[in-house]
Amino acid sequence: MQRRLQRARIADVAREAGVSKTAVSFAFNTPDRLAASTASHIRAVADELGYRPHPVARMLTQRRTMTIGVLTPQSLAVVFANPSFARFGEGIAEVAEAAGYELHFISPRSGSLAAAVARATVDGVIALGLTGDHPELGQIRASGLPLVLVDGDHDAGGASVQVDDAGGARAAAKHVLDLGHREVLVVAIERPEASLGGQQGAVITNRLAGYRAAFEARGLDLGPESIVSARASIADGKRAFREAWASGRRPTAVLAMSDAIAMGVVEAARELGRRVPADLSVVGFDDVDIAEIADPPLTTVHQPIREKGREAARLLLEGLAGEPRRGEHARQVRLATRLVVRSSTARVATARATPPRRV
Amino acid sequence: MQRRLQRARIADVAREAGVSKTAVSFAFNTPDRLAASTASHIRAVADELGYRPHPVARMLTQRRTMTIGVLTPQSLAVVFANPSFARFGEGIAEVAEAAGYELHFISPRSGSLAAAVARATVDGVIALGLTGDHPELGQIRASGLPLVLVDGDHDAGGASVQVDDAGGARAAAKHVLDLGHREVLVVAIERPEASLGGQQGAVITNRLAGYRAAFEARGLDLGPESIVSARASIADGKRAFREAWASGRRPTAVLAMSDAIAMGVVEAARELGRRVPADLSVVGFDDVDIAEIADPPLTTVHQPIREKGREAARLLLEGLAGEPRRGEHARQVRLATRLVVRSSTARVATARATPPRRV
DNA sequence: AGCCTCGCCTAAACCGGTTTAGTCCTGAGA
DNA sequence: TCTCAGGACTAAACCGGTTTAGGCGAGGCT
Repeated sequence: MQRRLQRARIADVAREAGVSKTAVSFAFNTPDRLAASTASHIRAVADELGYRPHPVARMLTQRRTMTIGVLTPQSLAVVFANPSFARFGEGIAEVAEAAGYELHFISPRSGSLAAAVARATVDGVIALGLTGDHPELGQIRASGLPLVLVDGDHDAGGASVQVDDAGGARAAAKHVLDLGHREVLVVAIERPEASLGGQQGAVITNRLAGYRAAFEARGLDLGPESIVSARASIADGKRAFREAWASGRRPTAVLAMSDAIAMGVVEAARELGRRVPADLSVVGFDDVDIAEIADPPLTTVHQPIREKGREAARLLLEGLAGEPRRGEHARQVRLATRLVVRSSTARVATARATPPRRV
Repeated sequence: MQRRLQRARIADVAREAGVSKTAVSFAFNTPDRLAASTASHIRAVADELGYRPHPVARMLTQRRTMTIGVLTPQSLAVVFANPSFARFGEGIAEVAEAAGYELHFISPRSGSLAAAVARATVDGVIALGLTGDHPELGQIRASGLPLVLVDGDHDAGGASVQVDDAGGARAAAKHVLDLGHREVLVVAIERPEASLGGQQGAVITNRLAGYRAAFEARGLDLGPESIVSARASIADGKRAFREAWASGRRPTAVLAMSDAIAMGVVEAARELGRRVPADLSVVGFDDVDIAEIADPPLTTVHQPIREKGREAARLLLEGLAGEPRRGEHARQVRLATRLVVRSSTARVATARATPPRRV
């Protein structure tokens, strides 16, 4: 029992087997460079000693970790709490695994994303919901780590994956306008606690611009008094609608920037005695799994979250594979959104129970 | 533009700054060992060169990666698709992050978990749903990597976190028996494609044993003809119930081993013209988020998935911190489950529309 | 016999840092 | 004036592997 050593090293195996370190290395990596008998002997000794090549040491010489980092602007606990992130992760995992890569999640360590990135042993990074001018991004770029931006700024110049948030929002707004609604309340995502799945500055701005475009196309206006904010959770969506109601707003339709908010609005409306969609139409955003199962099934803007993950991983792998080919533009992918009409929206009630204009 | 070098090394900075490698290292790690002016000069040069200490090299000398590995028996794409896994990950992340650790997900690389583990640069591993006799576990133990088993075999001897599956299942079965049901169909989780969240051999066995115990406590029997299997998804739960129905079974209650299956059963029952819970009571397992939102809200067995993650992480951190204190038993944690009665179960209809006994 | 090739294996350099064990110099105390 | 402490910095060893460049002996060919 020579259990003094915490762990067997390659030198131990070499000594024990009476060969050189090189031979041991060969036995594990390129056994064909050794006589079959030698190789099996070495492996036997290694097994006996419980030897396993030290992964970190191996990385150091091979200069690749076969790991891709997923950079999240918030703590992982928050990120994992968001169902749409699971879809995104699923997409990344799908293509990363196929290429033999593993996933390493990087979140702000003691507040600093930069510090976390500096310590991360990854070959490349997929950054979620970071605007292009975010200070950490500069550092990552400077260090030469391949990077793909998701739901950030497209102008940033690097590889990026984006979703047509504006188009989706426009379709959602057009839908309720087509149904005759004029008293419309927008529940935006609140910035600071911005839930993941990539809801960050750019995303919110784009969606709002989309809503607005639909209104303007009809010569209507979407004033600040028609916009409230909530964090992307059921509970906070509920709160937001209740407060809007309490302050006298009587919308016939709600455009919510996330499904969770939308479901909160539905709950709040019911508790206030409004039926959905008879008295109030509600449109969500994202089209998470539960949107279809919810009661009533939610009309919402579908965004291909899994595909977003896949695409990001593909882009990163491209960057990893190729030389940093000069002059060639980094690819920027933009994915489409589409409105999915279910049962939470209906034509505005012709006989209005609500007074004309108090919104 | 000396862009020949892919990346600045410590030696480059040292040369450029006219100091030794040691000084550069000090400037980054223990600046107080240097004159303030020297330290800032070195950092300036480093910045200019875009130098960032190579994380892998640093790991090698420090012998810790500050990363914990999460070992999943299936591909990550499959794992992430399971909503309950997100809860589990959330729990792990919560305590791991608080302790400054990052998360690295390890899935079977080209089929071999062992190979994946061998390459993983982690300080310890949380293994999900692996039975104690799984061959990879032996390797991990042999290599001296701290390990926590979740939803595996408790007899295995190492640190482990378990959930009282049997107790929860017993409570579920007792509930439907108390409601007067006697024609009960169990929809178990199918082994091969066993969805994650830790549904593996041990879990299925324990749950089944729990159902059975409740029946036996009443002198009733739960024969193999009352048990069918499905993968843990809505679609497959639907299929399973339809097939059971087609083969002539007419249960008044269904005990499903997962919420997803339960929801599939509900859908199938509706399509067959049965109302839930009037004609058919359904009990799920896990109590995922959507169980509460579903229509009807699902009666199910709650298991503290997030707490399971937290506990696993805590156990691992303990193992990481302490010396491998001899003789001391590894801790084994067991968490409670509890039945949550919602609206998918009801007293059995007194006037039976279904023929007496065809199950 | 002499030369080459080839199979099998090894010594030493290297990956990019950290750490140990000093060296050198300056200023205070005796 | 000499000694000694301690501040500032460095050379070399080390972490644990992989890779390069080659050594050595046996057999084939001429």
